[in-house]
Amino acid sequence: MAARATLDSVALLASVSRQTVSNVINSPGIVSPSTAERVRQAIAELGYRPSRAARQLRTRRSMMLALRLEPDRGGINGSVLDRFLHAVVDGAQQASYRVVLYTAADDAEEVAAYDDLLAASDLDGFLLTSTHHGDPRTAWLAERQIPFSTFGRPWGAIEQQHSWVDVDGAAGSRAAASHLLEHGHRRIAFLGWPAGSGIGDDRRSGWRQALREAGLQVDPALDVRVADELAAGRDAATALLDLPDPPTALVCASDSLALGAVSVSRGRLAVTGYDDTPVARAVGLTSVSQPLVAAAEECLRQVLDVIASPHARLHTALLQPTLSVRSSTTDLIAFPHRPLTDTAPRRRL
Amino acid sequence: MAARATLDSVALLASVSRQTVSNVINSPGIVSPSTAERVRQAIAELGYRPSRAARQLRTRRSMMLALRLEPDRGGINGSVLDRFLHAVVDGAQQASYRVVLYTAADDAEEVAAYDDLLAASDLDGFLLTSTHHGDPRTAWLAERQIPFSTFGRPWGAIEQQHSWVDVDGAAGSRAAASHLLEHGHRRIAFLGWPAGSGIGDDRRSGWRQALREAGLQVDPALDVRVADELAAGRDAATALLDLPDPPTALVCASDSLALGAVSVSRGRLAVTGYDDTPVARAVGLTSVSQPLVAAAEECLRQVLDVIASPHARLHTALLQPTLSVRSSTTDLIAFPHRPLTDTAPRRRL
DNA sequence: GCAGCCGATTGGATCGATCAAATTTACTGA
DNA sequence: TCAGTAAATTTGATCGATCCAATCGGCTGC
Repeated sequence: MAARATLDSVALLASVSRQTVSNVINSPGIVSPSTAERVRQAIAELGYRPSRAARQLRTRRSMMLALRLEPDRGGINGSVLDRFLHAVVDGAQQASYRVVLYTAADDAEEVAAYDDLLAASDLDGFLLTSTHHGDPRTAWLAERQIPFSTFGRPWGAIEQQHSWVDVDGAAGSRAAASHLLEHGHRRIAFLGWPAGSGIGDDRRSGWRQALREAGLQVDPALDVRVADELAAGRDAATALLDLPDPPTALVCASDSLALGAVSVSRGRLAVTGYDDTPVARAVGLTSVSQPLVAAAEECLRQVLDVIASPHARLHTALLQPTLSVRSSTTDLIAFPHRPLTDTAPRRRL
Repeated sequence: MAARATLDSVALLASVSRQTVSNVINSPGIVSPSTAERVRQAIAELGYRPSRAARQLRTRRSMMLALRLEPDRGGINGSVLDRFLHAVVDGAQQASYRVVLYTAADDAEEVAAYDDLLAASDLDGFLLTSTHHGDPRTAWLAERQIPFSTFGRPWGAIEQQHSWVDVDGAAGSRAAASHLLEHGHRRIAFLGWPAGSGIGDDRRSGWRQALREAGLQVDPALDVRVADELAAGRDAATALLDLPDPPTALVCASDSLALGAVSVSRGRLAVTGYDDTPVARAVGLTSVSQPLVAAAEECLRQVLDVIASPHARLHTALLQPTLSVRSSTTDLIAFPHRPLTDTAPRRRL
């Protein structure tokens, strides 16, 4: 195998100096067209690629971003961050950045990991996911002026000053509820997580909002809070159906819960899920779909922005989800309350 | 913020030379205990961490491994590689290696990506997943003597010379079939993918083997091949149940297929899945569980071995899966063929 | 007393790029 | 013609570590 090509070897072949070759690569404007062309040929001929290590040593830019790999929670929602990750890696690649992964069991360990990741003067920026109330990570990074952006808004009382992207969770469940309202449902329940989780509360509020806008009362008995597990969804749905005045539709805060509910509803409940996971697609569950690729691209753009100009104005973005309508809400058997005029209970529009 | 500590600044504080500090870190044996201690204190005091870039420039070791992020196939099996990835990152971290991700749409693009990843003289090794017949990647890497190891055996006719780890797929479906035999089933079908996929054929062979060992004929009508989708599983199971002499149990090559089958079986089929995905756990599907953490650790160990001693003997490992028994095979309603003596069709042992 | 040796420590060169400043070239205008 | 200037190109220093060869100090043995 031939020895690695370096700036010097290219320079020799093109009969120019090291620096000129460097300029062709980094500041093409200041090199005369004819020499530039000659240098480019030499580069091609030798298959030259600048050494990242050497470049990093001088410029103090590693062209690497760090992203934490979430611990596997054993849920079926894992694919959400998976798709996000995929889009981030894809985008980073195009910007000739690389994505380095790390794991950490909890926030404290994660902050310790930063130390490790940064101490080597490595890593130009961080992408954080799953922000939550009182997240210590953002404060730590912001304090040290380390470029980062989060997928998830700052949920804390004091709005941390940093760039973030998030998906409008309230809009998602409002869309789900509206969809159900359009289909004639009037008693619509919400199945979510215990209060305190920013995301969960946000999603619940959208359901409330949709009902209010439709001029309906919010029945507290139809606002259920359980752990995010399929079994919990199954039990909760059973309990709802056993009510004296049961709901005909159910908006869920996750696909796990929704699947649990579907498995016991036997057509007595129109169910919507959240996150549009592969399973939802496979079993025909209507679900709120987050624009993950767009979120990843925006998040990436933000970190790169901060890296490029650390003191520029911070950006934030709240993206709108869409509803993937499937049979779990369109193939209903009956509408006890306020039936529609057309006999077939299909989607109206 | 104080300026970054370097070898020189530590040396100054400890009143020794650069090289001695370096020796304390890299060859502790040759430094006298007293100076070593003094140097260690200085390192701690300044919070010194060697610069990866500088070290890499000199040693030509990046301490980074590359792993391809599989394109999202929209299946529910994504979590398998997810768990593998997690374990790899975890292990690499402990060996002070880092994992860099990249994406590629197909093999050709992936080989092109190698060029990109390696040209920068970066990346000490590769971890490949999803090897398959005629995989061009392993040949490319082996030819260039680039350290790598694969999760997935070399399926090609000519056994490529490289390290690999794999899980014994035949053993997995044999275990599933044996489990069903133990429960009294005698007509056991197999639902897998079209011939040609190494993994699929391997899993099918285990089912065959189990039946033969039990002295049973393999009925070709019970060997079904369809695409790996939930809907396909549903249709195939329906067709099986419509046979004049339907099976009472079904071994599936994936959880997707198994879930499809379960959704139409209504207790007429004992079903086993493959990969023990979160969904399988959630819905109580008996499934073959791959030792992913062990596989990841072994795979990692192998690459690191090759990096450390490139010409040492290559290692390979075939790991044994286990069966996660759940209600889909234990809560059966009836055994048309050869009923067991005890009335409750529970697991015997 | 001194050559010989070994373990501990040091100084200079180097990896491959960029930065900063100096130099050469090309062209303009008095 | 030649100083003046802008554009193009080159030279030397540098980033922070390791490699390699040289040096230092202490000890043995003749």
